[in-house]
Amino acid sequence: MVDAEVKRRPGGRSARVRAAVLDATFALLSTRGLEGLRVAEVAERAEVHETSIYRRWGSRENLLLDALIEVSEQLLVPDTGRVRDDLIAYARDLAAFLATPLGHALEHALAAAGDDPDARRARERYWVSRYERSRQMVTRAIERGELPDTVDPRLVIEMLVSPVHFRVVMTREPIEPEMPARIVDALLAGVVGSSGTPT
Amino acid sequence: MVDAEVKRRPGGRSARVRAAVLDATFALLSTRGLEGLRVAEVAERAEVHETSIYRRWGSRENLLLDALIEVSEQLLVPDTGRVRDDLIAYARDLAAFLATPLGHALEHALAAAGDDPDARRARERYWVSRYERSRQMVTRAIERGELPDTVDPRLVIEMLVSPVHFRVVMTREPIEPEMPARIVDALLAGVVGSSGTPT
DNA sequence: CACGTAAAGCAAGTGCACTTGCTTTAGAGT
DNA sequence: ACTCTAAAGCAAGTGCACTTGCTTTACGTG
Repeated sequence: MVDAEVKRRPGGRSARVRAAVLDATFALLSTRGLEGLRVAEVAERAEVHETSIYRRWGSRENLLLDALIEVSEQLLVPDTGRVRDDLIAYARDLAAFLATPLGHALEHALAAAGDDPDARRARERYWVSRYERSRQMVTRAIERGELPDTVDPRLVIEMLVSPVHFRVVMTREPIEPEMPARIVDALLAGVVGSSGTPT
Repeated sequence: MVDAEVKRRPGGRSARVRAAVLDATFALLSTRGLEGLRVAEVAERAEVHETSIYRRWGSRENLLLDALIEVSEQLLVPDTGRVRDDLIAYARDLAAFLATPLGHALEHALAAAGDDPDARRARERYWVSRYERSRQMVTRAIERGELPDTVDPRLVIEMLVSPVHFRVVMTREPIEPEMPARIVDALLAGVVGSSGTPT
Protein backbone atom coordinates (compact mmCIF):
# COMPACT_ATOMS: atom_id res chain seq x y z
CA MET A 1 0.00 0.00 0.00
CA VAL A 2 2.57 2.51 1.10
CA ASP A 3 5.91 2.51 -0.61
CA ALA A 4 8.17 4.75 1.48
CA GLU A 5 10.55 6.96 -0.54
CA VAL A 6 12.81 7.55 2.44
CA LYS A 7 15.56 10.10 2.79
CA ARG A 8 18.67 9.01 4.64
CA ARG A 9 18.55 5.25 5.07
CA PRO A 10 17.01 3.92 1.86
CA GLY A 11 16.01 0.34 2.32
CA GLY A 12 16.36 -0.47 5.96
CA ARG A 13 14.72 -0.10 9.31
CA SER A 14 13.52 3.44 8.74
CA ALA A 15 11.55 2.39 5.72
CA ARG A 16 10.05 -0.56 7.53
CA VAL A 17 9.01 1.59 10.45
CA ARG A 18 7.50 4.21 8.24
CA ALA A 19 5.52 1.67 6.27
CA ALA A 20 4.37 -0.15 9.39
CA VAL A 21 3.18 3.06 11.00
CA LEU A 22 1.29 4.27 7.95
CA ASP A 23 -0.33 0.88 7.51
CA ALA A 24 -1.37 0.85 11.14
CA THR A 25 -2.73 4.36 10.74
CA PHE A 26 -4.96 3.33 7.86
CA ALA A 27 -6.13 0.24 9.64
CA LEU A 28 -7.09 2.15 12.76
CA LEU A 29 -8.54 5.02 10.77
CA SER A 30 -11.06 2.67 9.23
CA THR A 31 -12.03 0.99 12.49
CA ARG A 32 -11.75 3.83 14.99
CA GLY A 33 -12.37 6.80 12.72
CA LEU A 34 -10.54 10.09 12.67
CA GLU A 35 -11.43 11.19 16.18
CA GLY A 36 -10.98 7.82 17.77
CA LEU A 37 -7.47 7.25 16.47
CA ARG A 38 -4.88 7.33 19.26
CA VAL A 39 -1.19 7.66 18.59
CA ALA A 40 -0.36 5.12 21.29
CA GLU A 41 -2.60 2.63 19.56
CA VAL A 42 -0.96 3.21 16.19
CA ALA A 43 2.42 2.63 17.80
CA GLU A 44 1.27 -0.57 19.42
CA ARG A 45 -0.24 -1.95 16.25
CA ALA A 46 2.80 -1.00 14.16
CA GLU A 47 5.02 -2.61 16.82
CA VAL A 48 6.97 0.56 17.10
CA HIS A 49 7.61 2.83 20.03
CA GLU A 50 5.33 5.83 20.38
CA THR A 51 8.35 8.09 20.65
CA SER A 52 9.53 7.01 17.23
CA ILE A 53 6.31 8.29 15.75
CA TYR A 54 6.66 11.64 17.45
CA ARG A 55 10.30 11.94 16.45
CA ARG A 56 9.53 11.30 12.82
CA TRP A 57 6.20 13.07 12.36
CA GLY A 58 6.21 15.57 15.17
CA SER A 59 2.49 15.40 15.85
CA ARG A 60 -0.60 13.31 15.39
CA GLU A 61 -1.83 15.92 12.94
CA ASN A 62 1.20 15.57 10.68
CA LEU A 63 1.03 11.81 10.76
CA LEU A 64 -2.57 11.93 9.59
CA LEU A 65 -1.73 14.43 6.91
CA ASP A 66 1.13 12.32 5.61
CA ALA A 67 -0.97 9.18 5.59
CA LEU A 68 -4.05 10.69 4.01
CA ILE A 69 -2.34 12.62 1.29
CA GLU A 70 -1.24 9.38 -0.32
CA VAL A 71 -4.83 8.27 -0.61
CA SER A 72 -5.96 11.13 -2.77
CA GLU A 73 -3.52 10.20 -5.51
CA GLN A 74 -6.21 7.76 -6.55
CA LEU A 75 -8.25 10.63 -7.99
CA LEU A 76 -7.78 10.40 -11.73
CA VAL A 77 -8.27 13.20 -14.22
CA PRO A 78 -10.83 12.24 -16.86
CA ASP A 79 -10.17 12.80 -20.56
CA THR A 80 -13.38 12.55 -22.56
CA GLY A 81 -12.54 15.04 -25.27
CA ARG A 82 -15.00 17.66 -24.02
CA VAL A 83 -14.14 20.11 -21.24
CA ARG A 84 -17.62 20.19 -19.86
CA ASP A 85 -17.74 16.45 -19.41
CA ASP A 86 -14.23 16.32 -18.01
CA LEU A 87 -14.92 18.99 -15.42
CA ILE A 88 -18.25 17.53 -14.40
CA ALA A 89 -16.80 14.05 -14.03
CA TYR A 90 -13.89 15.37 -12.02
CA ALA A 91 -16.12 17.33 -9.65
CA ARG A 92 -18.35 14.29 -9.22
CA ASP A 93 -15.42 12.03 -8.41
CA LEU A 94 -14.09 14.56 -5.95
CA ALA A 95 -17.45 14.93 -4.25
CA ALA A 96 -17.81 11.17 -4.06
CA PHE A 97 -14.37 10.76 -2.53
CA LEU A 98 -14.89 13.53 -0.02
CA ALA A 99 -18.11 11.89 1.07
CA THR A 100 -16.23 8.78 2.21
CA PRO A 101 -14.86 8.58 5.75
CA LEU A 102 -11.32 8.76 4.39
CA GLY A 103 -12.19 11.81 2.32
CA HIS A 104 -13.71 13.52 5.32
CA ALA A 105 -10.66 12.70 7.36
CA LEU A 106 -8.33 14.13 4.73
CA GLU A 107 -10.28 17.36 4.49
CA HIS A 108 -10.27 17.85 8.20
CA ALA A 109 -6.61 16.99 8.51
CA LEU A 110 -5.81 19.56 5.84
CA ALA A 111 -7.99 22.20 7.45
CA ALA A 112 -6.62 21.55 10.91
CA ALA A 113 -2.96 21.21 9.97
CA GLY A 114 -0.66 23.67 11.67
CA ASP A 115 2.00 25.96 10.32
CA ASP A 116 5.13 24.08 11.29
CA PRO A 117 7.59 23.36 8.48
CA ASP A 118 6.54 19.72 8.16
CA ALA A 119 2.88 20.50 7.77
CA ARG A 120 3.61 23.34 5.41
CA ARG A 121 5.71 21.10 3.20
CA ALA A 122 3.12 18.34 3.13
CA ARG A 123 0.35 20.76 2.31
CA GLU A 124 2.25 22.43 -0.47
CA ARG A 125 3.35 19.17 -2.01
CA TYR A 126 -0.25 18.03 -1.98
CA TRP A 127 -1.79 21.05 -3.63
CA VAL A 128 0.93 21.42 -6.23
CA SER A 129 0.49 17.83 -7.26
CA ARG A 130 -3.28 18.08 -7.32
CA TYR A 131 -3.23 21.25 -9.32
CA GLU A 132 -0.71 20.00 -11.84
CA ARG A 133 -2.86 17.05 -12.67
CA SER A 134 -6.24 18.75 -12.75
CA ARG A 135 -5.19 21.72 -14.86
CA GLN A 136 -4.66 19.25 -17.69
CA MET A 137 -8.38 19.26 -18.31
CA VAL A 138 -8.26 22.96 -19.11
CA THR A 139 -4.99 23.04 -21.02
CA ARG A 140 -6.15 20.17 -23.20
CA ALA A 141 -9.35 22.09 -23.95
CA ILE A 142 -7.28 25.10 -24.95
CA GLU A 143 -5.08 22.99 -27.21
CA ARG A 144 -8.19 21.52 -28.77
CA GLY A 145 -9.46 25.03 -29.43
CA GLU A 146 -12.44 24.42 -27.21
CA LEU A 147 -11.43 27.27 -24.93
CA PRO A 148 -9.50 30.45 -25.79
CA ASP A 149 -5.93 30.55 -24.55
CA THR A 150 -6.79 33.58 -22.46
CA VAL A 151 -8.49 31.28 -19.96
CA ASP A 152 -6.59 30.80 -16.70
CA PRO A 153 -6.55 27.08 -15.85
CA ARG A 154 -5.80 27.81 -12.21
CA LEU A 155 -8.87 29.97 -11.77
CA VAL A 156 -11.10 27.44 -13.48
CA ILE A 157 -9.90 24.60 -11.28
CA GLU A 158 -10.18 26.66 -8.14
CA MET A 159 -13.69 27.75 -8.95
CA LEU A 160 -14.61 24.19 -9.79
CA VAL A 161 -13.35 22.42 -6.71
CA SER A 162 -13.76 25.05 -4.02
CA PRO A 163 -17.56 24.86 -3.73
CA VAL A 164 -17.19 21.13 -3.18
CA HIS A 165 -14.56 21.50 -0.45
CA PHE A 166 -16.57 24.37 0.99
CA ARG A 167 -19.64 22.24 1.53
CA VAL A 168 -17.68 19.40 3.05
CA VAL A 169 -15.54 21.45 5.42
CA MET A 170 -17.47 24.60 6.19
CA THR A 171 -21.22 24.26 5.76
CA ARG A 172 -21.29 20.43 6.01
CA GLU A 173 -24.21 20.21 3.64
CA PRO A 174 -24.50 17.28 1.27
CA ILE A 175 -23.62 17.86 -2.37
CA GLU A 176 -26.61 17.29 -4.61
CA PRO A 177 -25.91 15.08 -7.64
CA GLU A 178 -26.70 17.89 -10.06
CA MET A 179 -24.42 20.43 -8.39
CA PRO A 180 -21.26 19.59 -10.39
CA ALA A 181 -23.02 20.18 -13.69
CA ARG A 182 -24.50 23.45 -12.47
CA ILE A 183 -21.11 24.67 -11.33
CA VAL A 184 -19.48 23.77 -14.61
CA ASP A 185 -22.20 25.39 -16.68
CA ALA A 186 -22.06 28.58 -14.66
CA LEU A 187 -18.31 28.54 -15.00
CA LEU A 188 -18.20 28.01 -18.74
CA ALA A 189 -21.08 30.19 -19.89
CA GLY A 190 -21.69 32.50 -16.94
CA VAL A 191 -24.76 32.53 -14.74
CA VAL A 192 -26.66 34.64 -17.21
CA GLY A 193 -26.10 32.20 -20.00
CA SER A 194 -26.79 28.95 -18.22
CA SER A 195 -27.74 28.52 -14.61
CA GLY A 196 -31.46 28.75 -15.16
CA THR A 197 -31.97 25.16 -16.15
CA PRO A 198 -31.60 23.12 -12.98
CA THR A 199 -30.66 19.88 -14.67
CA MET B 1 -19.91 43.97 23.12
CA VAL B 2 -21.83 40.80 23.69
CA ASP B 3 -25.49 41.09 24.44
CA ALA B 4 -26.58 37.70 25.71
CA GLU B 5 -30.07 36.62 24.54
CA VAL B 6 -30.31 33.96 27.20
CA LYS B 7 -32.83 31.17 27.46
CA ARG B 8 -34.14 30.40 30.92
CA ARG B 9 -33.06 33.18 33.26
CA PRO B 10 -33.32 36.39 31.27
CA GLY B 11 -31.49 39.16 33.05
CA GLY B 12 -29.57 37.61 35.89
CA ARG B 13 -26.47 35.71 36.74
CA SER B 14 -26.53 33.51 33.65
CA ALA B 15 -26.40 36.50 31.37
CA ARG B 16 -23.60 38.07 33.35
CA VAL B 17 -21.55 34.89 33.25
CA ARG B 18 -22.10 34.43 29.56
CA ALA B 19 -21.07 37.98 28.79
CA ALA B 20 -18.05 37.83 31.07
CA VAL B 21 -16.84 34.60 29.49
CA LEU B 22 -17.27 35.81 25.93
CA ASP B 23 -15.51 39.07 26.72
CA ALA B 24 -12.65 37.20 28.32
CA THR B 25 -12.49 34.94 25.29
CA PHE B 26 -12.08 37.88 22.94
CA ALA B 27 -9.52 39.52 25.13
CA LEU B 28 -7.39 36.39 25.34
CA LEU B 29 -7.92 35.59 21.69
CA SER B 30 -6.27 38.85 20.74
CA THR B 31 -3.33 38.45 23.11
CA ARG B 32 -2.75 34.69 23.11
CA GLY B 33 -4.12 33.81 19.70
CA LEU B 34 -6.29 30.89 18.76
CA GLU B 35 -3.84 28.15 19.70
CA GLY B 36 -2.64 29.78 22.88
CA LEU B 37 -6.07 30.28 24.36
CA ARG B 38 -6.61 28.06 27.43
CA VAL B 39 -10.02 27.45 28.88
CA ALA B 40 -8.68 27.71 32.43
CA GLU B 41 -7.33 31.14 31.61
CA VAL B 42 -10.64 32.30 30.19
CA ALA B 43 -12.35 31.14 33.37
CA GLU B 44 -9.88 32.95 35.55
CA ARG B 45 -10.15 36.19 33.64
CA ALA B 46 -13.93 36.04 33.53
CA GLU B 47 -13.94 35.30 37.27
CA VAL B 48 -15.99 32.25 36.67
CA HIS B 49 -15.36 28.63 37.45
CA GLU B 50 -13.92 26.53 34.64
CA THR B 51 -16.65 23.97 35.16
CA SER B 52 -19.29 26.57 34.41
CA ILE B 53 -17.77 27.08 31.00
CA TYR B 54 -17.79 23.39 30.25
CA ARG B 55 -21.34 22.98 31.50
CA ARG B 56 -22.61 25.75 29.29
CA TRP B 57 -20.55 25.32 26.13
CA GLY B 58 -19.50 21.72 26.37
CA SER B 59 -16.09 22.21 24.81
CA ARG B 60 -13.43 24.75 24.03
CA GLU B 61 -14.32 24.38 20.37
CA ASN B 62 -17.95 25.35 20.93
CA LEU B 63 -17.01 28.30 23.07
CA LEU B 64 -14.78 29.62 20.30
CA LEU B 65 -17.46 29.03 17.72
CA ASP B 66 -20.06 30.86 19.77
CA ALA B 67 -17.75 33.78 20.40
CA LEU B 68 -16.44 34.14 16.88
CA ILE B 69 -19.73 33.85 15.09
CA GLU B 70 -20.85 37.13 16.60
CA VAL B 71 -17.89 38.89 15.04
CA SER B 72 -18.77 38.10 11.48
CA GLU B 73 -22.08 39.95 11.75
CA GLN B 74 -19.98 43.01 11.00
CA LEU B 75 -19.74 41.98 7.36
CA LEU B 76 -22.17 44.22 5.53
CA VAL B 77 -23.73 43.56 2.17
CA PRO B 78 -22.95 46.36 -0.29
CA ASP B 79 -25.66 47.93 -2.45
CA THR B 80 -24.13 49.90 -5.27
CA GLY B 81 -26.82 49.34 -7.87
CA ARG B 82 -24.68 47.06 -10.02
CA VAL B 83 -24.30 43.33 -9.29
CA ARG B 84 -20.76 43.19 -10.46
CA ASP B 85 -19.66 45.91 -8.10
CA ASP B 86 -21.68 44.49 -5.22
CA LEU B 87 -20.22 41.02 -5.60
CA ILE B 88 -16.66 42.26 -6.00
CA ALA B 89 -16.92 44.50 -2.97
CA TYR B 90 -18.41 41.70 -0.91
CA ALA B 91 -15.69 39.24 -1.87
CA ARG B 92 -13.05 41.85 -1.09
CA ASP B 93 -14.49 42.57 2.32
CA LEU B 94 -14.71 38.89 3.06
CA ALA B 95 -11.12 38.29 1.99
CA ALA B 96 -9.96 41.21 4.09
CA PHE B 97 -11.81 39.96 7.14
CA LEU B 98 -10.55 36.42 6.75
CA ALA B 99 -7.01 37.75 6.57
CA THR B 100 -7.28 39.17 10.09
CA PRO B 101 -6.36 36.99 13.08
CA LEU B 102 -10.00 36.91 14.14
CA GLY B 103 -11.07 35.90 10.65
CA HIS B 104 -8.52 33.11 10.60
CA ALA B 105 -9.67 31.97 14.01
CA LEU B 106 -13.30 31.89 12.89
CA GLU B 107 -12.51 29.86 9.80
CA HIS B 108 -10.56 27.32 11.75
CA ALA B 109 -13.16 27.10 14.47
CA LEU B 110 -15.81 26.44 11.82
CA ALA B 111 -13.69 23.87 10.04
CA ALA B 112 -12.75 22.09 13.24
CA ALA B 113 -16.15 22.17 14.91
CA GLY B 114 -17.55 18.78 15.77
CA ASP B 115 -20.92 17.22 15.11
CA ASP B 116 -22.50 17.50 18.52
CA PRO B 117 -25.91 19.19 18.64
CA ASP B 118 -24.51 22.47 19.98
CA ALA B 119 -21.92 22.83 17.26
CA ARG B 120 -24.42 21.81 14.62
CA ARG B 121 -26.89 24.43 15.78
CA ALA B 122 -24.29 27.18 15.89
CA ARG B 123 -22.99 26.31 12.46
CA GLU B 124 -26.40 26.19 10.88
CA ARG B 125 -27.49 29.45 12.47
CA TYR B 126 -24.34 31.05 11.14
CA TRP B 127 -24.63 29.94 7.55
CA VAL B 128 -28.33 30.58 7.31
CA SER B 129 -27.83 34.12 8.52
CA ARG B 130 -24.88 34.73 6.24
CA TYR B 131 -26.68 33.35 3.25
CA GLU B 132 -29.85 35.30 3.89
CA ARG B 133 -28.00 38.55 3.87
CA SER B 134 -25.67 37.93 0.96
CA ARG B 135 -28.29 36.56 -1.40
CA GLN B 136 -29.80 40.06 -1.39
CA MET B 137 -27.15 41.16 -3.84
CA VAL B 138 -28.44 38.67 -6.36
CA THR B 139 -32.15 39.04 -5.73
CA ARG B 140 -31.86 42.80 -6.04
CA ALA B 141 -30.10 42.36 -9.37
CA ILE B 142 -32.91 40.14 -10.54
CA GLU B 143 -35.51 42.69 -9.46
CA ARG B 144 -33.58 45.36 -11.27
CA GLY B 145 -33.65 43.20 -14.40
CA GLU B 146 -29.89 43.01 -14.38
CA LEU B 147 -29.99 39.24 -14.08
CA PRO B 148 -32.67 36.85 -15.37
CA ASP B 149 -34.87 35.32 -12.69
CA THR B 150 -33.61 31.90 -13.69
CA VAL B 151 -30.40 32.61 -11.82
CA ASP B 152 -30.02 30.74 -8.54
CA PRO B 153 -28.83 33.19 -5.87
CA ARG B 154 -27.55 30.38 -3.68
CA LEU B 155 -25.27 29.03 -6.39
CA VAL B 156 -23.91 32.45 -7.20
CA ILE B 157 -23.07 33.19 -3.58
CA GLU B 158 -21.52 29.79 -3.04
CA MET B 159 -19.36 30.10 -6.12
CA LEU B 160 -18.38 33.61 -5.07
CA VAL B 161 -17.30 32.95 -1.51
CA SER B 162 -16.01 29.40 -1.66
CA PRO B 163 -12.75 30.16 -3.50
CA VAL B 164 -12.00 32.72 -0.81
CA HIS B 165 -12.66 30.32 2.06
CA PHE B 166 -10.82 27.63 0.15
CA ARG B 167 -7.62 29.62 -0.01
CA VAL B 168 -7.77 30.58 3.63
CA VAL B 169 -8.58 27.16 5.05
CA MET B 170 -7.23 24.61 2.61
CA THR B 171 -4.39 25.88 0.47
CA ARG B 172 -3.43 28.77 2.79
CA GLU B 173 -2.34 30.92 -0.11
CA PRO B 174 -2.83 34.66 0.01
CA ILE B 175 -5.68 36.12 -2.01
CA GLU B 176 -4.42 38.46 -4.70
CA PRO B 177 -6.23 41.82 -4.83
CA GLU B 178 -7.52 41.16 -8.33
CA MET B 179 -8.94 37.75 -7.52
CA PRO B 180 -12.42 38.92 -6.47
CA ALA B 181 -12.96 40.71 -9.77
CA ARG B 182 -11.76 37.72 -11.74
CA ILE B 183 -14.09 35.42 -9.88
CA VAL B 184 -17.06 37.69 -10.41
CA ASP B 185 -16.35 38.15 -14.10
CA ALA B 186 -15.98 34.43 -14.64
CA LEU B 187 -19.18 33.90 -12.73
CA LEU B 188 -21.24 36.47 -14.61
CA ALA B 189 -20.02 35.99 -18.15
CA GLY B 190 -18.33 32.57 -18.08
CA VAL B 191 -14.65 31.92 -18.50
CA VAL B 192 -14.91 32.06 -22.25
CA GLY B 193 -16.45 35.50 -22.21
CA SER B 194 -14.25 37.16 -19.65
CA SER B 195 -11.38 35.64 -17.81
CA GLY B 196 -8.76 36.55 -20.37
CA THR B 197 -8.27 40.09 -19.21
CA PRO B 198 -6.40 39.88 -15.92
CA THR B 199 -7.56 43.21 -14.55
C1' DC C 1 34.83 -6.69 9.86
C1' DA C 2 35.06 -2.89 12.83
C1' DC C 3 33.27 1.42 13.87
C1' DG C 4 30.50 5.74 13.81
C1' DT C 5 26.04 7.58 13.61
C1' DA C 6 21.24 8.25 12.75
C1' DA C 7 17.28 6.47 14.22
C1' DA C 8 14.61 3.36 17.45
C1' DG C 9 13.57 1.97 22.19
C1' DC C 10 12.58 3.13 26.85
C1' DA C 11 10.94 5.45 31.23
C1' DA C 12 9.23 9.13 33.43
C1' DG C 13 6.96 13.25 33.32
C1' DT C 14 4.00 17.58 31.90
C1' DG C 15 0.08 20.27 30.36
C1' DC C 16 -4.41 20.79 29.24
C1' DA C 17 -9.08 19.50 27.76
C1' DC C 18 -12.70 17.46 29.71
C1' DT C 19 -15.57 14.70 33.59
C1' DT C 20 -18.06 13.81 37.85
C1' DG C 21 -20.39 13.85 42.36
C1' DC C 22 -21.53 17.00 45.52
C1' DT C 23 -22.51 21.63 47.68
C1' DT C 24 -23.89 26.40 47.43
C1' DT C 25 -26.29 30.35 45.65
C1' DA C 26 -29.31 33.42 43.39
C1' DG C 27 -33.29 34.60 41.25
C1' DA C 28 -38.21 33.66 39.66
C1' DG C 29 -42.95 32.33 41.06
C1' DT C 30 -46.30 31.93 44.72
C1' DA D 1 -40.91 36.47 52.84
C1' DC D 2 -40.55 31.37 51.41
C1' DT D 3 -39.49 27.96 48.46
C1' DC D 4 -38.06 25.46 44.46
C1' DT D 5 -34.72 24.79 41.01
C1' DA D 6 -31.46 25.84 37.44
C1' DA D 7 -27.11 27.15 37.19
C1' DA D 8 -22.57 28.27 39.46
C1' DG D 9 -18.81 26.83 42.53
C1' DC D 10 -15.66 23.41 44.08
C1' DA D 11 -12.36 19.37 44.40
C1' DA D 12 -10.48 15.56 42.62
C1' DG D 13 -9.58 12.82 38.92
C1' DT D 14 -8.85 10.85 33.89
C1' DG D 15 -7.07 10.41 29.25
C1' DC D 16 -4.19 11.57 25.78
C1' DA D 17 -0.97 14.40 23.07
C1' DC D 18 3.43 15.59 23.42
C1' DT D 19 8.46 16.05 25.74
C1' DT D 20 13.03 14.80 27.40
C1' DG D 21 17.39 12.60 28.76
C1' DC D 22 19.44 8.51 28.19
C1' DT D 23 20.45 3.82 26.25
C1' DT D 24 20.51 0.50 22.60
C1' DT D 25 20.41 -1.17 17.93
C1' DA D 26 21.44 -1.78 13.14
C1' DC D 27 22.69 0.07 8.81
C1' DG D 28 26.22 1.96 5.79
C1' DT D 29 31.07 3.07 5.13
C1' DG D 30 35.97 2.88 5.35
